[in-house]
Amino acid sequence: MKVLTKHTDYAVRALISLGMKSDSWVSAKTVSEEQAIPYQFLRRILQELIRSGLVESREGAGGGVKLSKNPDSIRVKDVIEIFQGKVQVSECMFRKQLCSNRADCVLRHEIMRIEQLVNDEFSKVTIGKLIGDLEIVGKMKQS
Amino acid sequence: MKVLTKHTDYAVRALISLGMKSDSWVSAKTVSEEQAIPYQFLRRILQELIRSGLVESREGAGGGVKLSKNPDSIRVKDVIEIFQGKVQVSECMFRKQLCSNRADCVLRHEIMRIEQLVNDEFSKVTIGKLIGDLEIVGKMKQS
DNA sequence: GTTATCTGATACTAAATTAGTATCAGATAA
DNA sequence: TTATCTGATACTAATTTAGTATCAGATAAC
Repeated sequence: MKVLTKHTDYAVRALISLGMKSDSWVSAKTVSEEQAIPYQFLRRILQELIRSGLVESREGAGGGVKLSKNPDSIRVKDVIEIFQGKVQVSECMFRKQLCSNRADCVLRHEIMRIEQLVNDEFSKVTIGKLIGDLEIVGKMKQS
Repeated sequence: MKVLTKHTDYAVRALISLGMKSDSWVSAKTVSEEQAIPYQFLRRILQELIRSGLVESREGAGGGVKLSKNPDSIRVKDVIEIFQGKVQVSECMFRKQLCSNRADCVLRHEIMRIEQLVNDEFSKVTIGKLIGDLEIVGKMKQS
């Protein structure tokens, strides 16, 4: 059971890269090399992030992308939802008329609780927080 | 982001069915009809549950399957692990030598916390508990 | 004003996972 | 001996995930 796909994983790493160089345009090529993410794949991920409003871009030489929000206001939950959709359990939830366990689906009930929990947790984790954690690790390594 | 696959979903429902008729052999056909699960698919799921020791079987006419454990000791977590493997985040955890974020992968750190949380929650939910919930719902409907 | 460096848009392929089907051998009870 | 079961296993189809390729157009530097 894999929680995060490559899309989400790469997106979060890219956002961290951008967040650490806020207010300067960074090319997809640079991020791709820094984070060891396949270039063309990353390009598409960035375009998705742009469409979603987390990132803005400038075309042409010297252009690139940068965060369009404060890193602290970008939640990992948002990134997951962009690439993997909302956390859900299984299909039966959405085809209530078909599912034999519909209203009284006890498993569903239990799982919605867990779903909520996961959502809350991923909401607490922001790009800003991850950058902060990274910097702490960096300082520990220096000493 | 779909948490449970059909395998797990069907398996849990089948286990509930069996748990409600404990100590009698129930055929895959019966479960299949009761829970509206494709017969051949269910057969394979049951075989997997048998291999894992949650269920035992008897061949031949009048045979079938039944739980080989107390419903209270079968956790949804176990079922998930049989069909979807352990809850994990993303690949980088397993290829430490390849992942550029290895030891200091901050996302990984956050996620392992959430992983633990999900595991704990799914460990609390047992087939016995689900059956109990179902019975409560049943009583509410009667009145 | 030409060229190198960028993104925008989009089409495509490959691999892996998930979901479901089919078949035949053999056990068992009626 | 026959109908009803599971054991084992091979197969296919659909969907999702991962990754590649291409071309048009914007921009800055020279």
